[in-house]
Amino acid sequence: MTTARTLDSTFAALADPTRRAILARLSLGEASVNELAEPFAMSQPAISKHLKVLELAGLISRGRDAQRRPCRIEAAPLAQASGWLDNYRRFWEHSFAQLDDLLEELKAEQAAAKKSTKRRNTKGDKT
Amino acid sequence: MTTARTLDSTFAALADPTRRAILARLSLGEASVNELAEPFAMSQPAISKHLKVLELAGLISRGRDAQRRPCRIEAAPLAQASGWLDNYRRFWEHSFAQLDDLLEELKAEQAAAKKSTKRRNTKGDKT
DNA sequence: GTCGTACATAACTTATGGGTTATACAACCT
DNA sequence: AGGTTGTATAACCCATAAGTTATGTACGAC
Repeated sequence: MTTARTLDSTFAALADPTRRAILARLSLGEASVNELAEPFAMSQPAISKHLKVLELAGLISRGRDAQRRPCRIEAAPLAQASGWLDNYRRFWEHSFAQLDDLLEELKAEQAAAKKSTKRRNTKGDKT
Repeated sequence: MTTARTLDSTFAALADPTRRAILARLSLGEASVNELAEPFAMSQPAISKHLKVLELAGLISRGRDAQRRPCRIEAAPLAQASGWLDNYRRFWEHSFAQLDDLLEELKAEQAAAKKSTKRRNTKGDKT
């Protein structure tokens, strides 16, 4: 229902490398805002903004520890995004690069018909 | 290497519901621009812009059939995005309610590097 | 060549995003 | 109370995104 909106904000949040790096950091455990900001050549308010984006997307939650607002990762939207992508898994799961090659080959065969019965044998041809 | 940039453009492309709907349509097979535009209350140039975004992100490719430019889905960036999300799979695959415990467990394991023979003992695992 | 169709591009508007600096707020310390 | 640390908010700048309408271009039909 609100799935679409969630995917919107989830993917939008994940589109920024700083925010992905923050998530990567948080995957190692909770961290405060300053800890999260430290690796970046960017002001603290900029990080706070990124954290707000992540929080609004439901990708992190925040606690309280004295003055600190420790952040921790919240995986539910990631699971949802992953689930969405799974709808397309069949498009790459049977070796995508080779499918492309196969298509090229077929076109070449159609065009020139000079590659008669050659079969592809590169690797891992499933099915 | 250019993985980060690819993820940027992939997630950014997926953040728009119109573009996700276009991909959903293309998962059923090739379609022309007009065919893709038809379901939306939006001008044709707007759709063309969305298609350009998808194309630049590598999510679609286009052929030629007379005046038509049939679009087809290209799954490689989707696979990459899915792979990225897989890094976080452990955060949702063992029941959200126990996420906290899981984190504690992981931290404890990292700190002590003690690989006990115990399998996912959800509570009271602190020794 | 001329016309119609399918699509792309241009030019423009408005909204949003990501960054800045300066300042305010909140919680602890003494 | 006053100072320090940690974080949030405000006000602003600039770039880009998403839409519009109008126009241009590529191709096939006649």
